[in-house]
Amino acid sequence: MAKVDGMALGKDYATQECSIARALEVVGERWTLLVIRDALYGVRRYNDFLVHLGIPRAVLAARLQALTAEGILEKRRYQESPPRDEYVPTERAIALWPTLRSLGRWGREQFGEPQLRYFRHVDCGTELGPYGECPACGFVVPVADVLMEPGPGADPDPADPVSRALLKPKRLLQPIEIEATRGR
Amino acid sequence: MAKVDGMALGKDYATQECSIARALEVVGERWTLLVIRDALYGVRRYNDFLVHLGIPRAVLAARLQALTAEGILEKRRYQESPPRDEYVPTERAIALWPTLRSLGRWGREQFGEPQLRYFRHVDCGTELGPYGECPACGFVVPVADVLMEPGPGADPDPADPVSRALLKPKRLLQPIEIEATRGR
DNA sequence: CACCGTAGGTTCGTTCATTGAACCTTGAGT
DNA sequence: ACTCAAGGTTCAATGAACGAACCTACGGTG
Repeated sequence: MAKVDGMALGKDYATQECSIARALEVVGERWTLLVIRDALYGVRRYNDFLVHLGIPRAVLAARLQALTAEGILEKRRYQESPPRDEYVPTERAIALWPTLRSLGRWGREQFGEPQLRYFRHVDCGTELGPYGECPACGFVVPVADVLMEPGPGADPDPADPVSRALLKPKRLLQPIEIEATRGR
Repeated sequence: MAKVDGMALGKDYATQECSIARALEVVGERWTLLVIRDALYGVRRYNDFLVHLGIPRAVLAARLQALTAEGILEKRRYQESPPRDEYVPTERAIALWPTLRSLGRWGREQFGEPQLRYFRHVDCGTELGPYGECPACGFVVPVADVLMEPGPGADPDPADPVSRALLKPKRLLQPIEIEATRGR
């Protein structure tokens, strides 16, 4: 199944001499940026991505593998028996945060959505600016120091456990905690 | 051909409660961000997008129409006879510049490409920072004041006339000028 | 021991989007 | 009368995404 030959990848923006095109070859496919977003939000397990994104299983498996191969996620054994792996964002994924932040802002500002999440500097509580900087402190906040909490537009009782886990304020990169058994 | 019904669009990240997903519904399809990038670089005409991107005609037509419908490009008559239209980036497209800038930087930094283009503050010549700000002046440079010029990695004699037109230093948004007839 | 549940996949037939080549249209130029 | 350029549309073939079903390894329960 390996597509080892030359460079016949299906996603290539072949002749583009441009680092934007280069970036899109890696993260430009459908679902890919949402997988990375979830990883930064603290999602780590196959099943959690699955239910949170509503992505077809085969596509998720393909994306996780590609992202691992590109060094954007790291597959890591978190228990031996039964063997279970989680996917952890690497520096490369973390370096994408300002891009995701500014893309999200664009989406909300241009299409007048209600605010779904706040991102704050955990040290001072100030909401982040357009590219992830703290307006009060005057520097770009390290991703691990970003506090994520639900905004006024967020659904207060979502169906899937991952969305519920993301409702309580938490730092980015911090793994989510799924409630054990829920009585729905 | 109109897909007026409900919302059965093929690109929807249906259940995602997230402005990143919202943004990707609009600009997340293949080629779309590259079309917008070209528009910011000064490309305006159907044929110029076509040769510069190497995109299939049908896909280009579809993307231009969608982007126009979303208010990201504006279709504008630039001559009456024969009737010819150009596609001009709106504020919505311009607002996407920091995102594109940071995406491009990510691509170059993470994958160690040579620098293909410099973006400078036209007032002071300083190269822009990660999200389009001028490190010397301390503010985000208006897109119209960004000077684009080729970097060391750029092909000095590209095949298509659009790439050649993009070789000479110019401001973003400024329409490109194609050399009339070229003797290749 | 038989059975069920869970995590993390793979397989497969259907549907949908992308591709590239060919064709069409309007008006200008010669 | 022909040819050319710009800006498209149409169409058959290919490739990717979808979703349902299936598979595997292990643990726990009765």
